[in-house]
Amino acid sequence: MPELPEVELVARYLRPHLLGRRIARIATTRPSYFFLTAPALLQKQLPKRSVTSLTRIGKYLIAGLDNQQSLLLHLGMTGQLIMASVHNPRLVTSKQKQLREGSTLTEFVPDEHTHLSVYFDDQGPLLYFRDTRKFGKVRLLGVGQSDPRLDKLGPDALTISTSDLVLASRSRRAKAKALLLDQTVLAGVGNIYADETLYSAGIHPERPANALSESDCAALAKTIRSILRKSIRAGGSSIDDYVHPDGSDGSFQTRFNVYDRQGEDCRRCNGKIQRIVIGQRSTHFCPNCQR
DNA sequence: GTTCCCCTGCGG
DNA sequence: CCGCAGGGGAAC
Repeated sequence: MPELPEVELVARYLRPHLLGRRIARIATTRPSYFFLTAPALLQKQLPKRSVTSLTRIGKYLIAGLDNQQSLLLHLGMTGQLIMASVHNPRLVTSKQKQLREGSTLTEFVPDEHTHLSVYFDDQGPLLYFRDTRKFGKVRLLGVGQSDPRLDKLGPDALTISTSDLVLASRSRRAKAKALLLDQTVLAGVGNIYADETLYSAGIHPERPANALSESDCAALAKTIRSILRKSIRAGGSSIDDYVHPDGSDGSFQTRFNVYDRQGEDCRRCNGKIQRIVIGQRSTHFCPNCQR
């Protein structure tokens, strides 16, 4: 689900619902590589802590705690952060919405994919971290402790500059698509926004990075920032699952020019959108508009 | 830099 | 049955 716009929207939604609240207890599923910090340790450390901040860096979220520790979260491919209360039922996934219409389901019920449930002292809505594929991550960072994953991140994609891209592309033979997906070059762009960016900038996804001119880099930087902001304004992209912690959907998926549009007409010329694979990721582009 | 793998579910 | 999925890290 989540690339930068979706993670940013999750952060914006959660902040007013999370900041200042004190954790009473948590419930977790069994240890798995989803838990970079063992569930038992989380259960020992999190209770009695208050959440003091929520920051997004690239596709990561960092919840600051009142003892200067912090909780590092990544949603992976299918992660969802859900704010829900049994007293004020909220719907969760499109699938559950469908289920609800034809059944008696009236509230979010934590299931086997709900790996973390956070209860608060105020008895208010709970925070759930649900993730079917378990590609998401949870890690408790001690005081002053950093994480190699964060340390390696490049500049945030929302503020990427031309010179950032010029510098990174010069020495790389990787394809342009791979460049945009490389989180050490810029943090936050994923498969959808990489394809959409390359289309809007008129750059072929297989163009070698070191063959990008300075004006190409300028176009890329400007387009990345612009598309991510537009998506945020549209509530992000919702494909199979919900985006927002209250179960509502974004709408940017209706404005895709290339992503998942293979075989369909290009909106700019009359060519057909192609699909190829780059670095194990599906890649969509217009062979006519992108060179 | 590219390939394989982690995991579950969906649709053809 | 197979391929595919919004992510990323480890291994060649």
